[in-house]
Amino acid sequence: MKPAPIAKAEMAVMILLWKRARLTAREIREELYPDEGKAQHGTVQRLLQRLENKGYVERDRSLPVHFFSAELSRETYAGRQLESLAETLTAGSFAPLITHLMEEKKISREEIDRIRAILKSGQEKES
Amino acid sequence: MKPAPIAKAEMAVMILLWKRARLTAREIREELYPDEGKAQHGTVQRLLQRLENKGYVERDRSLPVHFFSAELSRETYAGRQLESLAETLTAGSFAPLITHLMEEKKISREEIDRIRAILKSGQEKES
DNA sequence: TATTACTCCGACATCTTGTCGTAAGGGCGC
DNA sequence: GCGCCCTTACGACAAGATGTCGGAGTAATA
Repeated sequence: MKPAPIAKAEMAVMILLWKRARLTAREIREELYPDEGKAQHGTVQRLLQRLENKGYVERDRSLPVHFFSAELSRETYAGRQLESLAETLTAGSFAPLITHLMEEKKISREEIDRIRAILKSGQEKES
Repeated sequence: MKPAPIAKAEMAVMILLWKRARLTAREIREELYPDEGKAQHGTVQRLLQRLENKGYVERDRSLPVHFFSAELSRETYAGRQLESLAETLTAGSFAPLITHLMEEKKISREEIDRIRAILKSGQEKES
C-alpha cells in the first residue's frame, strides 16, 4: 500500500515533533494554537491519534499523561517524497530534477558546492 | 497563492499530455479508459476542464473538436514540487535531501555521475 | 431532417480534513 | 469518600476535493 499522506495540520504537528521530540499533547496545543480559545485539546488529540494510526508518531503510554515523538524521521519522509516524485515524473531518476533546478537558478552556488561535496564523499572509489 | 494541486486522475491526463502533446479528448479517453463502458467522455472532459481552470492545460478551440496540450511543463511542475518539499522540510535547502538519498543508496553511481556532471557544467565561473 | 459526435456543466457519492463536544478515567486536595 | 481538574478516546459534522455520470445544447455529416 502506498504511504498515507500527511495533511496540513498533521504536518504542523510532525514539524514540531521533528524539532523537539517527546512532547505532551498540551505542549503541542500551546505551540500550535497559542490563542487558546479553549477546546482545541480535542483537535490535537485527534491529529495525534491519526498520525499514530498511520505509524508516523509514537505514543509513550507509560505515564497517564502521554508523551509523543516522531516515529517517521524527517529524512525518511523527505526520501519517500522524492522517490515518489521521481517515480511519477522521471521514471525514477533524479538527475533531470536537479538539472531543471540548476537551469532555473533555484539552487544557489553555495548549495551547489555543498551538494558536490556530498556526492564526492559518496564516491571514494575513483573510476 | 499556492499552486493548485494535481489530483490522481488529473495527473494521469497530464502524464499523457507530457508524452504526446496535442491530443483530443477522445484520444485521451481511449488511452485512459480502454475498457470503454461508454460514458467516460464526460469524465475526461471534466478533468480537462479542471486542469484548464488551473492553468495547467491549454485548449485549442479553433476547431469544433478541441485539441489539448500541457501548459505546465513536467519540469516546471517538478521544480515546484521540489521547492515546496524543501521549504517544508529543510528550510528551502536541497543539500540535506540529497544527503539522505545518498546515505540510503537510493541514487545509483550512474545517477551520481550524471548529477556531478550537471553541477560542474553550471559552475563555469571561477571559484 | 436524422444521426452522430462533441462540449459544457450540474449533480452526486465518497473521502479527507479540521474541528468540536463529550464521555470516561485517574490523581489530588479537602 | 467527594469533587475538581486534567487528560484520553472517540463519535460527529461541515467543508472541500475528487472521480464519476448524465443530460442539455450545438455543430458537422449524411
